[in-house]
Amino acid sequence: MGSTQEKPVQLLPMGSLEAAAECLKVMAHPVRLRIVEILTQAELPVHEIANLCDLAPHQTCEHLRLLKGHGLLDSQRRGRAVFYRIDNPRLPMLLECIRRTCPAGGNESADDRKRE
Amino acid sequence: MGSTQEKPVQLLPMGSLEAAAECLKVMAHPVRLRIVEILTQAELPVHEIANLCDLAPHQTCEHLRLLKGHGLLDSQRRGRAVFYRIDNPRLPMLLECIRRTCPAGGNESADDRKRE
DNA sequence: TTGACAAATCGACACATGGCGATATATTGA
DNA sequence: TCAATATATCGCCATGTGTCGATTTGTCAA
Repeated sequence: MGSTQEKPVQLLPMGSLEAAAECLKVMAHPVRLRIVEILTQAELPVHEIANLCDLAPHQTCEHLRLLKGHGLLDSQRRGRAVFYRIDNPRLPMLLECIRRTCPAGGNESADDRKRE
Repeated sequence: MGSTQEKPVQLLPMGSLEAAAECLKVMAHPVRLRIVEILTQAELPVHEIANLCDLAPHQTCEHLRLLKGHGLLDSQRRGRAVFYRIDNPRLPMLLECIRRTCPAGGNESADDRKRE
C-alpha cells in the first residue's frame, strides 16, 4: 500500500458515484421503471399513467412525486389533469441499458408474452 | 378507452423490469458502484478492493457478498486471498451509462479536474 | 355556488437495509 | 501444534422505504 507507482485505474469522482447511486435508488423499483418507460414514449396525465401501470391513482402520484422530487420528471397542469414528462437525460439512457441487457434482448415487443 | 387509435407503446414484460429493479437496487450504493468500477478494470483480492475503496475489510466483504449473491460477481480463492471479478454483462454497461451521463462527461479522472 | 373528477398529501405501520463491533472460518508458515 | 493474515459471518440498532386508508386541494361544468 502507498506505493509510488500508481495504477492505471481511472475512477469517477466519488461525488458522481453518489449522485448516480441516488438516481439508481429512485429507479430501483419495477413500477417506477414502468412509469419512466411509458413517459419515454409519451407525455401523459396521472390517471393515464395509473391506468397503464394498473395502479391506484394516489400510489401513482407518490411514485411521480418521488421521481419529480429528484429532478427526474417535470410536470405541467392542463385543466384538471397534470401531465408528466421526463426531465433528465439519464433516464432514457438507463432504460436503453436495461433493454439491451434483458434476457431476450429486450428489443421485441411484449406480444410473445401471454399477458398484457 | 378501447379506442381504435392505440398508441404503438412497446413495453418490456414486467418480469424484466422486476429483474432490472433488483439489479439496480443492489447497485444503488456509491461504494458498490466503486467496487464494480474497480473490478471492471482488474480482478482483485478483497483487501486490495477495501484499500482502493478506503473501507474496512469486513464491510468490503459484505458488499462483495451482496453483489455475488445476486449473481453480479464471481470469486475464486488463490492461497489465502479471494479474488473477485465481474460476472454479469449488465454491470459494465451500467457503468458506461453512468460515465456518459455524468456532468463532466465522466471520461477524465478525478485529479485533472482542477480548473474549470 | 355545488358536485364531480383529478391530483396530492398525511399518518401509521411492517419491513428491509446499512453500519458497526465482535466473532468465526480458512490458509500459510514457523 | 500455534500465530498471523485474509475473509466471512453474526447480532444489534437506527434509519429509510413501500404501502395503505383517509383526507385535502385544485379544476371544470352546470
